[in-house]
Amino acid sequence: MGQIVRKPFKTYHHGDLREALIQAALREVELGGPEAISIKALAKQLGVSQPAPYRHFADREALLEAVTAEAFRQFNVIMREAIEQSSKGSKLSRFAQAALAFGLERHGIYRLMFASRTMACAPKGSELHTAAMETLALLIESFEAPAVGLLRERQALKIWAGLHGIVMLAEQGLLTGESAQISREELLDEIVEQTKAALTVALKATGDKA
Amino acid sequence: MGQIVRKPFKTYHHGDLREALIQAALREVELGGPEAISIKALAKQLGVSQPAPYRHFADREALLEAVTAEAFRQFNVIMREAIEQSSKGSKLSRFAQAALAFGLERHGIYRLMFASRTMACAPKGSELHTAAMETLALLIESFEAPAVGLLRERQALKIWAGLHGIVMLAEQGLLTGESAQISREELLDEIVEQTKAALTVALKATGDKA
DNA sequence: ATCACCAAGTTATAGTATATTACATTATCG
DNA sequence: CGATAATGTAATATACTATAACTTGGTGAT
Repeated sequence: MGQIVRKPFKTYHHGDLREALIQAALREVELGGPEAISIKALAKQLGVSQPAPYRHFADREALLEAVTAEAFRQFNVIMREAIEQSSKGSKLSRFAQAALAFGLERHGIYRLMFASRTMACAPKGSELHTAAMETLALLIESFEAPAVGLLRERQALKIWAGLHGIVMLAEQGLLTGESAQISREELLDEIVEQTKAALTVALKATGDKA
Repeated sequence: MGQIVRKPFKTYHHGDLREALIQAALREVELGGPEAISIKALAKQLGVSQPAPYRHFADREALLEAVTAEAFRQFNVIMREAIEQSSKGSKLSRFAQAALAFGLERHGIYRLMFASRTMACAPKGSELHTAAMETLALLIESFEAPAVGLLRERQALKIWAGLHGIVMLAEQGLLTGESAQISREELLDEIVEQTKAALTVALKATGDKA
């Protein structure tokens, strides 16, 4: 009762259950993180029997994988926009800030993408791992610096680690120093700036040698 | 059958079930992370009935809290040793490397301490939150630099975020760049160095103004 | 047009986990 | 030595994942 019947725009007698499950799961994850999704609860929410979802996903984990893939799709679009909509020289900072905002505001989704068993189990060539590597590629791209072997990648990983650390620690309530509050955004910006500086120094050193 | 009877060194008819549970849980967490511990499995392992643990812990979460507290005790001892056993000027780097090693080698425990619901729910004055703040205090102490308002704390948080990010991303398989492998230890050391440098610069700037 | 087929859904059920209630046992203290 | 509270057990309620066997209804080949 009170359950909206899905428009039958793709599949058989009922609506598109597969897609409905992914969307409903996304909402749940957004609120309570990966561990909040329950096949049973989703089925009930969509007005189907508990085993129905198993027609579309082998198990809970398979559903999570699909949801994670969708989340990455959305995230990478947002990140790409962040880069394209920012002016030269500020792309990296804007990228980092956009990712931080996403990680804090939509932390359930963020955790699904970057701190879940689902991702940890994703093998190296998988769709999920590739999607994550695409995010890293965007980060590297936003550097706006010439690619010099591993150098730029190293700096990117430093920023990624700092960004990820800030998001995760903040959500754990562990980023508050003993004294006053310290802005997460400022902290991240300092990391970005000092890493950019490190890259500049390293590039000069390489150039001097050559 | 095959079950070692605990020495009755503290409590009543059976051994010290409370402590035995914590130790057994620690082992489980070390292997499979926080979500791997099961009250039922632990009870079976220790040769008591399933509901027995509930005499000592209100629920699963309460057990996890106790285990987390024990983990922090051990961790902080290790970190303190790392500081004390290293020579002047290298304390910060050694602290960071020790924490990184712990985070990678004993990742189940690390996650329990720094990336679990248990910690996220720990209120600010709680034993757990205090224990985590003690870790941060050790990190700040290892800076071997004068305390200048929030300045040193900011740098400490940057390093903590970088460290945490490296541990978590590495375990997710997300720290590998597209090309070759990049050493996590080196990456962390670069973060430490560039942050120390940032502190030096900031201190000089403050000194100039004064 | 019809009908066999098969994708997608249902009911029933097994298995596992948390947690509570009521009952049994035993160590300790008055 | 016996009352009592601490500690453990048996039985049970609830919730979730997952599978098996059965049902329904849309689609396409004849």
